[in-house]
Amino acid sequence: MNDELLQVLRRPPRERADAARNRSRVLEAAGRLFAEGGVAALTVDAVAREAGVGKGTVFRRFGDKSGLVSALLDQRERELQEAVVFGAPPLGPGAPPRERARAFFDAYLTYLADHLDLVRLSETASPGARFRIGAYVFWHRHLALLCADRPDPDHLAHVLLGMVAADLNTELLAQDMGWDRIRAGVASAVDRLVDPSYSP
Amino acid sequence: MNDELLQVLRRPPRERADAARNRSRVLEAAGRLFAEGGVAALTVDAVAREAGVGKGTVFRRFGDKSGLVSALLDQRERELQEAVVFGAPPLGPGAPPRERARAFFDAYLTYLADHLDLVRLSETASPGARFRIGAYVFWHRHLALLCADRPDPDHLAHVLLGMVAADLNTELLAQDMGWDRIRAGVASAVDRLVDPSYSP
DNA sequence: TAGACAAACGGACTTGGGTCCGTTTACTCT
DNA sequence: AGAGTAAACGGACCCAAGTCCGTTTGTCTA
Repeated sequence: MNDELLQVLRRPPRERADAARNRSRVLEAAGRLFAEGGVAALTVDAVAREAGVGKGTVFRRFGDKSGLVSALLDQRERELQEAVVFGAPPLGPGAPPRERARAFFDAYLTYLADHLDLVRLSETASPGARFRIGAYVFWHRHLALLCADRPDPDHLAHVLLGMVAADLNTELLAQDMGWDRIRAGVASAVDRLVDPSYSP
Repeated sequence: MNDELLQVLRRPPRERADAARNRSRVLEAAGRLFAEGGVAALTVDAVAREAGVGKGTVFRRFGDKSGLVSALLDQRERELQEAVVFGAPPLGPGAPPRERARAFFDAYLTYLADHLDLVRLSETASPGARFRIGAYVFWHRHLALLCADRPDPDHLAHVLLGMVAADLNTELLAQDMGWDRIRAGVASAVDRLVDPSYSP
């Protein structure tokens, strides 16, 4: 096995220049359209037109609409992810699980409140889209680790994340439940679910 | 205010004969198509064609696709609802809240396992459809009553129902989590969330 | 720098949910 | 029975997501 072959195996061929250019053009166009007209303005056709590319290009770059919107949100979400992995406690490592979980949900709800429409779009663009998003998998792992001493951390983590589904919270807001009340409800459930010995 | 006016106020004008006939024709057609080809065969156009009615008729009768599928599920779900309201404990009235809640989730998971595809279709046909379905509202009230002594029964009931969202459970099955494991996870969460004094 | 090839391109096309509106039909009241 | 009316009808139409495939373009090698 020669070096060349090894190299090929190692490096996934890097993105062509035009592809990279179009990726950012599309993202910028999407950002612009959303800023002007909200989620209603975010149709794939409109984004493609605004970006000056064909519609096929958008789908090749981002897979589907959900992928496009997730990419738009990527930056913000990445910051939260880094804070969880490298940041100070209680969000970052060091604090006891229940407190880390609470800190996470608190931070995530802030993020959700700031971007509810986009997150909802990315989660409901197609059935099951929510679970395919990279960030979901990441949060799921994080929570499962925090629940490691519970009977089924894997299932429990899914249940916990269910509380911050964009669709659910859109509904709660529509029913006049404010973010403060949602925060309190989530916090209380987190306490009871994450910490086996908790009972206030 | 005369009698006639009172009567008009009281009785919502009953369904016209042709309307009723078409309602059942459409439901039968939908049932047939689903039996033959599963959810993939359940397009509104196909249902309308099979029923021998226009597409507009389907939408007038059922509102949207989600409504049509909910109507298909109605029978089964009604049985469960009756068991909850009039049946024997622990599903029906009489047992302590935690046990009623457990019995409900157990029964609902059976129902879900039997009709997962259809329930998923009805819940994800459009964003937020889940919360607009009559049954959702019913279950929500039931659970909120069972949690009456918790700080925020309304929010908590939504969280509990999140655990049996068809979309989530489809994903769990796809990840090789079986119904037995799902049942256990749900039961454990119900215990901890519904009963303030529970800690096994 | 030429030529080969994979990758990217783009827009016509397909599919499916949902709307619209001119026409038809079941009921009601006399 | 016959006229009036509200409701129901149906299919053409619209919109938006996602696919397909013939064409173009960047990149790598000689």
